[in-house]
This record gives sequence, C-alpha cells and structure tokens, in this order.
Amino acid sequence: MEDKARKQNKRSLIIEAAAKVFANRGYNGTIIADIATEAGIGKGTIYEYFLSKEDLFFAVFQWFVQMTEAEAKVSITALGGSASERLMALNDALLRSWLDMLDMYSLVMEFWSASASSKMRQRFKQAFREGYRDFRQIVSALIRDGIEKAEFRPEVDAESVAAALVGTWDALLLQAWFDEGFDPLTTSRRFMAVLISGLASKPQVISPS
Amino acid sequence: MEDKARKQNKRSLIIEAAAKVFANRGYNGTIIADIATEAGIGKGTIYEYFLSKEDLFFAVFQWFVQMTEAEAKVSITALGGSASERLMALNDALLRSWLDMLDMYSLVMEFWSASASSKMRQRFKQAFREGYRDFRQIVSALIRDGIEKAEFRPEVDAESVAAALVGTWDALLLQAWFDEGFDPLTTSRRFMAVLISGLASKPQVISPS
Amino acid sequence: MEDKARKQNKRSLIIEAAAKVFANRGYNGTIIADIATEAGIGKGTIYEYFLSKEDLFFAVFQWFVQMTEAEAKVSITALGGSASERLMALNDALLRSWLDMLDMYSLVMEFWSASASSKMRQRFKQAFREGYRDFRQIVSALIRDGIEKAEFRPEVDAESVAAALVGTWDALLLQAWFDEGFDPLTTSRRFMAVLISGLASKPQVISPS
Amino acid sequence: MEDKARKQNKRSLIIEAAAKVFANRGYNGTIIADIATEAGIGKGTIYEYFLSKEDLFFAVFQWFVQMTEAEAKVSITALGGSASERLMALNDALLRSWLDMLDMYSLVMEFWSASASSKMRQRFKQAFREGYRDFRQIVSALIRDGIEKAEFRPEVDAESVAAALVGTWDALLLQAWFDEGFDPLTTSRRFMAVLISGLASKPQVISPS
DNA sequence: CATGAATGAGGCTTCATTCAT
DNA sequence: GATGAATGAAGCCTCATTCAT
Repeated sequence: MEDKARKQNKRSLIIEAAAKVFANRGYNGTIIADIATEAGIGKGTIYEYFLSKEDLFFAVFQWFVQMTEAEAKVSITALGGSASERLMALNDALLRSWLDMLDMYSLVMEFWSASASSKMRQRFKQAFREGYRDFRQIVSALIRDGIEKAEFRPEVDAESVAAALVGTWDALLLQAWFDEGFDPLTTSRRFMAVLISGLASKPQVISPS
Repeated sequence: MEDKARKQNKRSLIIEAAAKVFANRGYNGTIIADIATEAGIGKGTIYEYFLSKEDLFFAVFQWFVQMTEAEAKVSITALGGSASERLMALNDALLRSWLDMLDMYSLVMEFWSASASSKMRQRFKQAFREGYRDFRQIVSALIRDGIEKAEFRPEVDAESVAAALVGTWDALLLQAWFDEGFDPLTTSRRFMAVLISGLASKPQVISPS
Repeated sequence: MEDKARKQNKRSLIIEAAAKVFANRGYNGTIIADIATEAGIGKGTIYEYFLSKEDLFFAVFQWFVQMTEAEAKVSITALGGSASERLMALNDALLRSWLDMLDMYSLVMEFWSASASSKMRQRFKQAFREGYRDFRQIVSALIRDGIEKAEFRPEVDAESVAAALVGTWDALLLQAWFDEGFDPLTTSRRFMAVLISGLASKPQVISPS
Repeated sequence: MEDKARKQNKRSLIIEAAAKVFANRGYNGTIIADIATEAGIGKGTIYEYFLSKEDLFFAVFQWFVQMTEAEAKVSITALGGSASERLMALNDALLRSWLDMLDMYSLVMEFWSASASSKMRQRFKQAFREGYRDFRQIVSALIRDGIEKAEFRPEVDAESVAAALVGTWDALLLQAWFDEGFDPLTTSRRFMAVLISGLASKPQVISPS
C-alpha cells in the first residue's frame, strides 16, 4: 500500500516535470534527458514508469485534463443565482483559472497537434471529442435550466450556444496566448453581456462590469 | 521573366506538396523525402528553393495564411444587406470555406504548435498575433457599422464581440475536427441568431434557418 | 575514481582508433562509422566523449603532440657528453622515434592541412606555433650551452641554427615519407657532421658514423 | 590554333581561380561553385575543362609545381661566384620568392595532405618524390661543384647536405606560416653561414649579412 | 529499484556531377 | 561551348530506448 503510494508519487513527479518541459519546448523539442533532469532522477527511471515518450506524453495529457476538469467542476457546482449570473460566473471562473496557468497553455497546443498528426492521434482525438462533448453537456444543461425557468427564451438552441461558448473560451485564451496586450477576461465579460441579453426572455440592459 | 515564373511555379509546387504532407503527418512526422516524392522531384531540389525544413514549413504557413485571408476578404466584400445579415453571411461563408478544407485543418494545429514551442516560435507567434488583430478589426468594423446605423445597441462593445466571434469560428471548426458528428455550420447559425438578437436594438425573433 | 579512469580509458581508446583511421584515410576521407568500428564500439558512443568529428580530430592532435613531446623530452634529458655529441644524439633519437611511427606521419600532414584551411585552423595554428617555439627553445638552449662552453663558436646565432635544425628534421621525415628509398637517418647524420663542424670552434674532421 | 589558345586561356583562368580558393578554404572546404564564381564562369563550364574536382586539384598542383620550379631554375642559372656565394644566393632567391607568395603556402599543405590520404595519393606522392629528387639533385650538384673546386671539403656528403638543405627551406617557410613573428630569411641566412663554414675547406669567419 | 553508458536507426543537409537548353 | 537547375548518394549527428551494474 505504502509502496504503491510511493510509486504513485514518483509517477506524478515525473508527469509534472514532463508537463513543465513539454510546455516549454514542445513534444518534439523535448528530450527525455531534460525531463529526467527536471524531475531530479535518472533517465532510465522514467522507463520504469512509462513505456515510451509517447506514453508519458499521453499521461501528461490525462493529468492535465483531470486537473482542468476538476477545476471546472468546482466552478460549476459552486454556482448560485440566476442562470445569467451562473453563466457569467462560470465565464469568470474558467478564464481566471486558465489565466493562472497561461504558461501551460502551450501544452494544449501540443495536445491539439498530437491529435492531428502523431502516432497517438486516435487516442488524443477521442479524448478531445469526449472532453468537448462532456463540457458542452454541462454548459448546455445550464442554459436549458435557464430556459426551463423562463429566464431564457424557449426558442434558443441550448446545444449550439453551449458549443459556441465552450469554443469561445478556448479561443479567447488562444488569442491571449498570442497577444500579451489582449485581455481575455474583460473581453469575455463584455461579450457574455451581449450573449446573455440575446438569451434573455426579457429585454435587459447590458452591464458586464 | 519566364525564368522567374518557372521558379515561382516550382516553389509553389513544393509548398503545396509540403502542405499536404505536413497536414497528414505533422511537422515532425514529415520527412523531406516524402515531400520530394509528393512533389515528384528530387530531395535536393527542395533545398534550391528553401533554406531548411523549418523555412519550408514557414513558407507553407505564409501560403496558408494568404490563401485563407484572400478567401475571407472575398467573403466580406461580397456582403450586402443589414449588419445582422452581413454577420450571418460572413459566418456562413467562413465556415463553408473552412469546411471545404477541413482535411487541411490539422495544419492549423501544427502552426499553433509551432508557435508554442518550435525554434520558429517568435515568427509564428507574431504572425498569429497580427493575423488575429487584423481579423478582429474587420469584424469589429462590421459591428460598429451596425451600431452607427442604430441596428445594434450602442452599449455593445464591438471589439469584445468581434474577438469572441473570431474565436468561436476557430473553435467550432476545432470541435468539428475532433467530432465527425458535430455540425459546425448549423451550430454556428443557431448561435449567431442568439448573439445577433443580443446585439439588436429592437427585440427580434430568432430564426437561424 | 574508477569511473573516471574507465571514462578516460574509453576516451583514449577512441582517440587511438581515430588516429589510426585518420592516418590512413585523412580527415575528410574518414567517416565516423569507421572510427567506431575500429574502436569496436557504436557510432553514438563517440559522441558521448567528443562534441563533433572536429573535436575528436583536435583531441587526436593533442594526444599526438603530447606523445611526441614526451618522447622528445625523454631523448633530451637522457643526453650526456659534449654539445656536439648531444646534438648528434638528439638527431638520432628523434629520427629513430619518428621512423618507428612513419605510418603515422600522414597524421602530421593532416594536421598541417587542418591548420591551413579547416574551420579549426586557429586552434591548430596556435598549437603549432607554440610547439615549434618550444622545440626551437630547447634546441637553441643546447647550442647556447655549447657556445658558453667554448665548444661552439661565439658568433653562431643559436636561435637560427635551432630553427633550421628543427625544420630539417621535419623535412627529412617528409622526404622519407615520399620516398621509400630515402634514408633520413644516414642523411641526417652526415648532414649533422657538416653542421657541427660549422658550429665548432676548432677545426674538426667530419665522421658521422 | 587560336581556338586552342582560347581554350588554354580559360583552362588557366580556372586553375588560377581554383588555386586561390583552394588556398583559402582547403581542398575539402572548397566547393566547385566558389571556384566558378571566382573565375566568373558557370559551374558547368569547369567540367568542360576538367574531369572532376580531383582532376582540377591535381592540375592546380601541376601548375604550382611548374611555377615554382620555373622560378627556382631562374634563380639557379643566374648564379655566379664561388660555391658558397651561390649557395647563399640560392637560399635568398628561394626564400624571397616563396615569401612573396606566403599566402599560397597553404596550398603546399593541401598538397601534402592530398599525398597522404586522398584518393589521388599515389599521383601526388610520386610527383613529390620526383620533385624532391630533382631539387636535391640540383643542390647537390652545386655542392659537388664546390668540392671539385676544392672550395668545400672532400669528405662532405653532397647528397645528404642537399637533402637537408632542401628540407630546411621547406620547413623554415612552414614555421613562418605558423608564426608571423618568425623571420625565415634572416634565420636562414644565419644558418647558412654556419653550414657553409662547415662545408668550407678553409676556416672562415661567419658573416651572414 | 535506479541509473546512465552504450547504441544505431533515422533524418537533415551538402555538394559533386549531370544534362537539357 | 556555356550554363545552372536538378539530383541523390553520402555522412554527421541526435536521441529514444536498453540493459548491465
């Protein structure tokens, strides 16, 4: 038991070291020796815990997904108030937590790239597909709730808006990654105000701040 | 004159062959020999036109940007009607043209990845930053036009909505890339209906179709 | 301690294998794989000990210099007798030790060539300059000693004679390298007899044998 | 006839351009394109006059040998006076003419290197062997002449002294090549004074200047 | 378990040479 | 004759992976 725990710890140690190095140098720019150095262990040790570089990379991916999902779930369950308020709160929580780790954002791009072309593309693609589906589900549930409570208009297509929203969050962070002068949080809040006004059944004044 | 033209032709030939191979196998999965074979030329010939694999990759990037920008500009200039109609038309045109080359979408992911970690990251990052800025500019001009014509509400922040929209288009295509069962065109139209309703100064019924 | 020793041993192993192959095929005619084969190791192993082919070549040069210098020093310290006798003895010792490794003489030519044109030319040129200076110093000290002891004429310029002598030894070996029928030892002894007679303060009969 | 002359001219043009580039960059560091540029012609043209890079290099060698031999012969035939004076005059003439083209001296090293390891080594080795033999012959004839005229001692071995002398000239230039601060002309003159004194049948005071 | 020295497959790039114009 | 675009053989070097200690 304790043994297993120690093993898990070292596994995590390696994963987090690998995440750091992959984020800085990209998958192909990373050499195993760098990860070992970052983790403070020997090169060979990595192969005691992972089958290959690819295997380790996928483990980093899973760790990353788990981490961000966990955070997203915390954000969502903590929400209260009207559907509009909850949407805006979700927007804030997500962007804030991602902005906190914008230096890790390059990992996401590596994951996208891996899903497009690496030998592991199938595994990545499937994980992304399912991840996006889950996330769209969560957001669309939130919107449907607003519709049911007559806060949002009944003719709104919750799934479409959810899909777009999920994408918008991704893409604003992407733009922030490219452009230091771009403020995704303010941008998103102002955009959400417009969108929520479009969702709302009663005309409302926009006030994002 | 003719000589220069021939040289340009061969350059383009190589770029397009490279785009194909890079899209299929990714930057690192691609070997120069494959590109040469795809282009029907000798390996060494590529080095008559490009300094290195990286140089060729960046040339593919520039070619891709130019191509998509050209298409985007055509879409925009061709627009007529109200601001709402023009926004929706732009949505349709962009998504349609991208869906036509969804098999090339993996290139975009390679470009993102390159901007995150490759040795060329600065060049790519700058190009993306500028590309996004330009595109946000175009879309926000369109929205501001709607505000000026009192079609859209004056309190709308055109820049924020433009940034979000630009991102949404990107991200819906991304989701489509991961999920064959995902229909980004319909999704985007339904979402646009909501968004436009949020932008509009007069209450309006949503009818995306 | 032992680890370091093993590392040094393998380094030496590679250097000596490389010396052999470089001597046979020249710097540019040598491929790394040949050296690895000669050393009985894998190609990659060489790069654990040397940064590049050039780096290895320079290491061979340093090893060679050290080796021949060591031998020269042994020859010189072992000398006894009159200045004339010591000069003649030095002549014999040097030529004999070089003749023992005439098959390695091509290395010297490779080193010269490297000092003339390779990317490493500065490093080589400097090493040669210093090597020749040191050697001239040693020989001229010997001659000055003869002058001080009134064995040699006072008006002799020790430095010039030393420089010429050092060169003569080089060049006789060079001629021997080109011409199997050329006997540099006998030639040098007969020449030394004349030279020593020119140095000597008292007329003396020449008897090289 | 005129056609042949033009052909010869272009051949010479290429050889001299090649000599320049080979001297600067060495045989292996030189690429055919550089020679073509230096000669102001097209790359392919070189192959109209020479079979290969090696062939061209050997032609440069022959041109170089011819050039230096011609100069040496001029020096020798112009000599007058006693054997001692002629020897010293030869020394001066040779060193002066070589010092005039010390920037070409690296070519000699390339030739040596080629004789040691290139695929053409046999051709080069033979040429050097013969060249040295011829040169030793010339010098030893001069010395024998001095012996016959009783200017030099009868027990001197003309061949050995000639071989050493020929080598000394080579090697002093070599040292000058490595060491900017080394003056081979003065050095050689002072050395020659000693040597001539060793050769002379009557005791003589050394006065190199 | 942990290590890191050893390995060799693999890929980018160079450049002598060819040959169609 | 002259040219230079095209070629592909060849070689340096990297780095994921193995395995003896």
